[in-house]
Parts: sequence; structure tokens; C-alpha cells
Amino acid sequence: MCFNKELPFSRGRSFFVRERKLISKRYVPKEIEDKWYSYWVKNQLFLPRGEGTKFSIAVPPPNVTGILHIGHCLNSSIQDVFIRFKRMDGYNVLWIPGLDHAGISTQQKVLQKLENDGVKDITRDEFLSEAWSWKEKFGDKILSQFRKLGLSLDWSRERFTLDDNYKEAVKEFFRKLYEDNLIYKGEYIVNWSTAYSTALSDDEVDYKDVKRGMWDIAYKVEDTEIIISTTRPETMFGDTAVAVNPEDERYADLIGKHATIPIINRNIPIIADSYVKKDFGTGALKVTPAHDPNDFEIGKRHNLDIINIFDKDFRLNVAYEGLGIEDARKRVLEELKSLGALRGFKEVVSPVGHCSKSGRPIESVVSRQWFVKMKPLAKKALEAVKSGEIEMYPEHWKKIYYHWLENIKDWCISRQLWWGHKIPLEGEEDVLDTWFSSALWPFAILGWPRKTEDLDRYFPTDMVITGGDIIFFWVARMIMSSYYCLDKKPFSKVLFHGIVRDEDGKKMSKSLGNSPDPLDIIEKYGADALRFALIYNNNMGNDLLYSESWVELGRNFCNKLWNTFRFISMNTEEHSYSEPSSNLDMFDKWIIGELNSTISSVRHNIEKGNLDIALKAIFNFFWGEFADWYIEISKLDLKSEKRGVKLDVLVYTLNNCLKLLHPFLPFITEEIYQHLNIEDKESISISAFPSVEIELESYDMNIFKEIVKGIRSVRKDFNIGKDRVTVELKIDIDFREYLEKFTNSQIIVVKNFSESSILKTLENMEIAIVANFDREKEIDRLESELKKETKAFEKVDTKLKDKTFIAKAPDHIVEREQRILEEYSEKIDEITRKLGLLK
RNA sequence: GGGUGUAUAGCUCAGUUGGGAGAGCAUCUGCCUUACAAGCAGGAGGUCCCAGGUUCAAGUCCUGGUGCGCCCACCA
Repeated sequence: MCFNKELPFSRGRSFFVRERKLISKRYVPKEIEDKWYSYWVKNQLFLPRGEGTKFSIAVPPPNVTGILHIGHCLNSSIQDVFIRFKRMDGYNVLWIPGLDHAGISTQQKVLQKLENDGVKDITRDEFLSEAWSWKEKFGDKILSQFRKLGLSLDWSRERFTLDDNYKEAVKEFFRKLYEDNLIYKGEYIVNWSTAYSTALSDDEVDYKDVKRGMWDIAYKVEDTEIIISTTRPETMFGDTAVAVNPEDERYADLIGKHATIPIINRNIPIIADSYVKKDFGTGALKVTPAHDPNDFEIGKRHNLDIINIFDKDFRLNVAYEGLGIEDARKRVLEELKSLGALRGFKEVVSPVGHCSKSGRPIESVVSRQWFVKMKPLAKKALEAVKSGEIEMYPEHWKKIYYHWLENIKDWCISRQLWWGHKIPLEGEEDVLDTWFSSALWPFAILGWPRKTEDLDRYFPTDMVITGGDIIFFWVARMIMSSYYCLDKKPFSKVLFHGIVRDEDGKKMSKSLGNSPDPLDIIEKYGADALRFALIYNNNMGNDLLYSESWVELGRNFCNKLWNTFRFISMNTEEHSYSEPSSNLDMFDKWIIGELNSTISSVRHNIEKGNLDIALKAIFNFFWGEFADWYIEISKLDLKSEKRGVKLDVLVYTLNNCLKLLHPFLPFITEEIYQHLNIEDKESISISAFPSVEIELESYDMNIFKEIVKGIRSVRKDFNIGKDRVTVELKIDIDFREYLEKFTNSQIIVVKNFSESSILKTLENMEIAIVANFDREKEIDRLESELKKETKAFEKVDTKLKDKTFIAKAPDHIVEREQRILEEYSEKIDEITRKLGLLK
């Protein structure tokens, strides 16, 4: 195989000889990240390749409004880890990028811009051309941020929800629903966004508790009156009944009579409906079917008239013509007061629907809108998850999903906007809800409704990864539409991750100004550091409280990686690498053994979706074992005849770590991999993900580590410094020579520790260090240690004296406790003996 | 009101099927030991929310309570 490689620097071992001075002591991500991204794209490394099993993901398309935030970074980094892992593991991988036109949000932004530019009276076509240039500008910006993050997306298949192909998909979906009688147009009460002058679906409304006034108003009934309570007095002109509870004795003899609306003096019937609560307000309710969902339902039950009291700009049109809602309310109250009809006032806190986009209160109005009947679509979507055909993690999301689908309501899909898919029927000017098109994303981007190779090969996709906040908007609707259109699931697995919050637990938002710009973070710390931070701290499903200190840890880790590479590269200038196989000593066997278990753990945890655990496993191995112990010990042999083997093991381990880390930290791993140059691959991204290759009997180094730590600890406690010391042991060890060099000590084996030594108890044994020391200090130290050990001894002793424990606990547990007891006992004996000598 | 999640070190969080309490940050002490001060070494710091229960054994399982969070519905 021969690649036409065009590497962005001169590559190979000679690099270090000639340019070593250029390798900076600190890792500087800025200098390499863009370079490698261009290299990957230029060499088409993100296109599907090979004959392996397919693995495909459709990226949740970001809105063309705004810019990428930290949450997007988390979402897309998680996906990239899976994608890069599978690509390295031999799968034929496809990851498709794209954007969502985001109807309301985008239209609003564009209108805002036009208003700022002083443009008025624009036609639909003029508006659309303005919106398209907006899309070009901001869409590119978002996608370039994806590149900055290092996402290995197939850019040759970039999609947009308003592409011509996509329009076909939307038309086909609508046509099918229409022909199956699942779409209908009707006069219904809908949520109306006064900010955007369009209908909204129920899901786009957020309820917030609002403090507002509630007034009692008297309506005349023949020679008496009935007093109703309302928070919206100005809607009285749309009243078509007064309702009371049928059980309410106070009003029993009024039912069937007529009440008169004050001011306009129109008569309306008094009806009985069990919806009305006796103990709320006065127990009498004014019924305004045109402007309240519950009243609308009452109206349907009693065949009441519907009187719309607003024009399209929400100015009154029955009385007080032309006044806005607030002004009208004031005037109505004044007039009621002068008529003597105003009987009470109090403040109440009650939930009010707000437009989830603009934050303004929504109005309920009756209008003609298009709806989709959802119950028939929900059935298969429900079954698919219940049967396990589609998996959802964390699993508790299933319950939320079931509950929504089991209580699903019809979906209002028409929007009075310009930016979107026009309803594909003669004469219709409205557009479809954005989610109507998003629902088709996984298959529309693969070519549906046409039969394409991509659709055939890559659908259903393997997973969808998203925040739980769009489970209804998006995930559930994709599942419904996919079964409906193709009779297949859209993906096999749904992974929900948490929301990124700030350090105080507040949701990141522009208005709070607490959301850092990912580009600033990348500029300062590098994309790898940001990816590290997000994945290292993301326990699947829980929210995460973002802190810049995480990114610092990521950067520090990259720096550690970089300096490990520098150290190794300094020593390998003249070295010709071959995979380590023979002449391995105990330390080599130990580190390769540890590497092997890390590899297993990483594979296992990525497959399970526990990316944080996988990353921590590599982090701990690389920093805590390889750098802190193996490299330090290997320095002892870099001048001996073992040098060659040591370098082989160093390079081998580093190279494997790079590959394990590549899905998480794509840039720095590529940079170092290319420098190492020990495999014939044009990129680490298409090299083979590690599997356990060198099987060997691994070596346990715990005793070695414990003794080293014991000596260090004593040196510190007694200010011994770096002087050579004599260390007494009661057993011989097979790494004595290394231990002596590593700790600057002389090891001797003794039967009893000498009087002039400092006793140190380790987990498995005791050692004694011979040095000058403060006698009193040592006595204090030993006494407090004796206390501690005695307490621990007694705890285990009590346990072992418990007959039921001996009888019922498994043998291996009992044996272990006995072993532990012996250890404590030995330690106590030794400390006691030592104390005797000192005193 | 219905549903659901969470409570472990000063902070943010890990803790697999029950079996000797962990990481990062912060903090204290000593080191520029030639790969790395973005580093190295050594420490200190915990009533695992509360109360019961199951068990030889509970941070882990069960019941109840409390605090915090989220989702759905909604009162004129």
C-alpha cells in the first residue's frame, strides 16, 4: 500500500536530530490543531472506508441561529469518541453533519436584523433571500466551530433541513399522513405567540408562576346577581356563559337563567359543569371559549358560541375597539367600578403559559390550524422501546418517554411564518413546525424518500446522542416518523447526557452571561483540553457543573503527554524500534501487564458508553503508573545494556496510549504519533485501536512501590533529605539492586530491626530506616501508630470472634479477615518491641 | 397534584454483583531531583443526609422522612 502523503512537516526519526530544539518544553496546541484538521480533511480520512461492519450516526443538527455553546461541545465530543473508536476498530464509519433551519428562532433573528437596518415592508421573497444569507453566514460559523473541536464528520455529506432533497422528504411525509387521514385542519384553540404572531405547539409553551390580580365582578341575573372571579376582566366581552358546579347549592336555582355581561349588556346562559370548583373564587366562572383552553372545552360540551374579541394584533374588536390588552383591562375595571359591579380584588399566584422562545406570555385563541393525529403513530414507537428494539440510556428516560406517548395529544404543525417548509397543499401559505422536518433527520439525510445506496447501507443508524431536554420534540418524533415512513427504527440506541451548568448550578444562558465561548477556551487551552474536560467529568445522565479548572487539568494532561514524548524522543534519536518481545525484566512485564488491563478496561467502558471511566483509566495508567513509576525506574537502565529493550517498551507503551487516547484527544495524539512514526499509517485516526497483543505473566510491583513510599515518607518526617540510608528488611526481595539505586539506600536483611532505626509499617510488612533521629518524636509517632493499629486489630478481632460470621460468611472472606488480623498483630508486636527499646 | 433523579472530603464528583472509604481542584510541608513548577515528593481533611429494617456483614439492598433538582399537568 502506498499513500500519497503530504505531511505538514518533515517526518521521521531524523526530525529530532535536526529540529530537536524546536520541540517546546510546553505543549502549544494552537500550533498544531488547525494543521492536522486540514490534513485529515484533505486526505479524506473522515469518509467511510473499508469493508467492516457499518457504524453510523447523524449529528443532532444545531440551529443556524447563534453560535456553538459548551453543551454542543459536550454533545459532539461524545459522539466523536464513539465515531473515532469505531473507525479505528475497523468499522465502516459514517457521521453526517448538518444544520437545522430552526423556523421561529431564525425568523425572529432575521427580522430583528432587518429592523436594526431600518428595513420595513418587506415581501416574503425578499425576506427569504435575507434569511438564506443569514443561514450561509451563521451556518458556516457553527460548522467551523465543529472543525475547531476536531470532530471527524464526513463533510462531503453535509445537510441542511431546507435542502431540495430534504424538501422532498417533508412533502412525502406530509402526503402520506394526509392520504392516511392522519392530518386534519380544524378550528381549535391554540397557543398563540404574540411576539411572533404564530401558533405554537403545546410543547413550545412553558408555564411559569406569575403574581397577578383577580377581580370579582357582579353579573345581573333578573332581580339578583351572580359574582364571578377572573384574572382577565377584559375578556368578558367574549363570554358566552357563566358556569357553576352542578352540586353547588348556592347557585342551584340560577342554573338555566341568564346573566347579563356588564358594560355591553349581553345576556348569556348560566350552565352547570363539573369542571368548576366550588371552593375556588366565588364558585362561578365566566366562560370565554375563544380565549381559554378549558373554557373552550366547556364550550364544546355545551354548544356555546365562540366570540373572538381580538383582531390579529391583539387589539379589542367588540368593545373598546383598538385598545391593547393592558389598556383595555384598565378601562374595563374603571367602568365596572363606576357601575358598582366590581366587588372584590386580591392577588393570586397562578401558572401562566409563556412562549418558550420569546419568553412573552402566550394568548389562547381559536384559529384554523393543521394537526396530526398522534395516537396511531405513537403505538409502534412505544412498542419499539418497550421491546428493547430501541435501547435508551440512562434507562429512567424510558418512563418519561412512555408517559408522554401514552398521553399524547394531537400535534399542531402549522406555523404562521415564512422561514420553513411550506405546507405542500394548493393555496396554503403557512409553513410547518420545524420539528416536523427534524423528525425525518436520520433518514432524510441519507436520501429518503429516494432509494439510495447510503440509505440502504447506513440506515438504521446506530445511535443518537442528545440532551434529555429534546426527548419529546425530537427523539420521540424521529422514532414515530421512522416507523411510519420506513417501518424501521431510526437508530438502535439513544444516549442522553446531562446539561452543562455553571459552577453555581445555573443553566448556561446568554442572558445570564455565564456561558463561556468555546472558541475562547480552545484558543487558551486547546480543543483537546476542552474535550478532555467535558468527557472526564460527564457521568452519563447527570448534569455537569462546568469549571475552567477542568480544562486546566486537561491541558496539564496534554502537557504531561507532550513531555513524556519529549523525554522518549530525546533518547530514541539513534534507536531503531522493534516491538518488545524478549529479555523483558520485571518492570517491563509489570507495565505491559498494566497496559493490557487498561486496554481491556477502555474497550469495555467505551462499549458500555462510560466514556468518563474509559478516559480515567487511561489517565491513571499513563500518569500514575507509566510516567510516575515506569519511566522513573527506566532511567536507571538507560545507560546499561538494557537500554534497547527499555526504549522499545517506552515507545511501545507510549504509542499504545496515544491510540487509546486518540478518540478523546485527537490533535495531540496525531502530532506525537506522526513524530514517533513506527507504523505505516497515514494517520493515527485510521490506525488499529489497541487490543491485548503481548500476553505475558504480569509482575506485581506493589511491594516495590510500598517500600519506596515508606522510605520517602520517613525521609520527609525526619528531615533526612537525600542522604544515603540503610534500610532493614526482614525478608529478601528480588529487586534489591533497583531499590537501592532508586531510593539511594543500602538494603540489608535482618532478623530484628536495630535499636537505632526508625520503624515504618507498610501495608504488607515493616521496614526500618537507620538514621539519626529525634527519639521523643519517634516515640510519639509510634504510640499514635500503635493506637491506630490496635483499634483496627480489635475491629477485625471482634468480627472473627463472632460465631455467626464464621459460620455464614464465605470461606475466602473469613480467610482474608484472618490474614488481616495476623498482619495487624505482627505490626503491633513490632511497634511494642520498638517502643520498649526506645524507652 | 403526578412522575423522576440526587444527597459521600472545603468544592465538583467516582464508588461495578453487599465484604478493609477514592479522584481532581483547593489546602499544608519540602523540592528548579535535566521530560514536564502546567512538574515531583510527603501530609492533613469523611457521623457516606436522618430514622428504622433485611443480613454474619450496608456508602451499596428495602421502608419511611428531610433537603435540593428536573419533567409533565394545571386552578378561573
